[in-house]
Amino acid sequence: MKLYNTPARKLEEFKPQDPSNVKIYTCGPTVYSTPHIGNYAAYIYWDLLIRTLKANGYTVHRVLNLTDVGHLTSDGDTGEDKLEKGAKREGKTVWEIADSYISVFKNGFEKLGLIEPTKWARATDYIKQSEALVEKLIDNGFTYEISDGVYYNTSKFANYADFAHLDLDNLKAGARVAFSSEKKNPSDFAVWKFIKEGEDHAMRWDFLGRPGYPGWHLECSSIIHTELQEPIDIHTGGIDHIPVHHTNEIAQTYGAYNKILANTWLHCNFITINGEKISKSLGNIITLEDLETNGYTCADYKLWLYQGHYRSERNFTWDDLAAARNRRLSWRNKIALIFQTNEHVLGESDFKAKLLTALNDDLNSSAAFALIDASIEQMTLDDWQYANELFGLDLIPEDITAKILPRIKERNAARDKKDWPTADNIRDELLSDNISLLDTPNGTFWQLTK
RNA sequence: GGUGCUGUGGCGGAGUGGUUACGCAGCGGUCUGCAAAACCGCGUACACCGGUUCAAUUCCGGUCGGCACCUCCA
Repeated sequence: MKLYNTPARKLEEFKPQDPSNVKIYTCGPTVYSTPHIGNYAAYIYWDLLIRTLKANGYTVHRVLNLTDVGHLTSDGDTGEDKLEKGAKREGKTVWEIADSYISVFKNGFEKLGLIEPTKWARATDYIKQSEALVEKLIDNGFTYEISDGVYYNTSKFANYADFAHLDLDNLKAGARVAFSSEKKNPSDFAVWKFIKEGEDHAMRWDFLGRPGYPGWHLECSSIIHTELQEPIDIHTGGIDHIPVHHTNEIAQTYGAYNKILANTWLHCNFITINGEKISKSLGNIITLEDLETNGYTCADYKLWLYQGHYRSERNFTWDDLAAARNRRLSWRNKIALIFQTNEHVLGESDFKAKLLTALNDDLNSSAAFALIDASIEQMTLDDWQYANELFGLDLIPEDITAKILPRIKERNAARDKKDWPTADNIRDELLSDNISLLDTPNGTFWQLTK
């Protein structure tokens, strides 16, 4: 299995440390608002990774975190805590906000048919471990304290810039990065933030003799240390996390434990909508509910995503989603035909091996789909089930042949008598249940219209 | 400004130094009571300019364009 490893910037043969078990950490969402389809794209891509690993015979131990504290509205360690912001917006407590958006996220996860992680890890459940990590960093001399918190001194980590190939000198000169004048280096980041007297911050913990809360990057390092033990085999996240978040995770783990955090780093690209980034300010946010309102399923969306590659930026349009929906429908109708003809139910082929080979090439789902279409006339039900297992696209329709057959017989009897109104009535009735009939020289078959 | 990605037929989208995926849409045909579907057939695309090569869409250099991240974000 080959995967594109971000720091090496090339495809590498994937070899987990334990040949049978893969340790994976996935950077999860900050739970302060309803996720849009772009947010879910990452988890849909990584779901294919998990399924492909399993198809290769690995067991997967995967942790997915839920950020419910400390993620500020700016990476410059200024700005509001996102949870606090969400709480103000909705007139709830931060804990209520976290709970409610965790459940929104998990619902979406389930709706999309994504395989649940071995463990959901909520940042606030790891405060003690995070504090321990900060203490380690302090003891090891990687931090300094300024008025608003404890900061990681990135100049203490010689390889800080390597992961993201950062140009630190330029960053220093760069006008785009506003930073606290007390910071020693522009890239230094807070591992622990202090809450000032009178400051409104509902989530707070007494640590270092005063109230405060963890820096955003801290949770990933401490959760990995607690649940998986570094180095892990694969760390996944969005492309946006390369320069700051993942770079800082690596730095923390190095500073505290003198360990490498992960051997393979996978990053997925973003999707845009009609050529523009997805953002609240542009007002172009599309949610899973919006997909359904417009007559699409989550599976249609997943198929659309998998038509491209996780490292490519994808541009979402409704027209392209319609194309994906049509492709999926024609696949499902192929399977429906297998139910009715008993053709293709037996027979050996190398389809499954080829499909897995395609995915083992850095999750080339697009090539895998092409293989399906090229093999479609020979595919057995077993082949389809394998493909469905790999992609989780809800491809196998309910076999309603037994239910429909009497109606088909009835209609064909009417047709024999040239009783067209009766025949057409039956056809129309079925059509209103989204079933169309396919009249062929070999007989009449049912198909789905959606 | 820095970093990275990218430019493939109407749209989407793989891939490859020579045989030129695949899907959607479209067109033609077969079939059909009608309709639909299905099936068969059809597109000769790789931004531009140079270079390397027997041969480049594929390698190298340049030009032009698009995008993303460095702000919040997957």
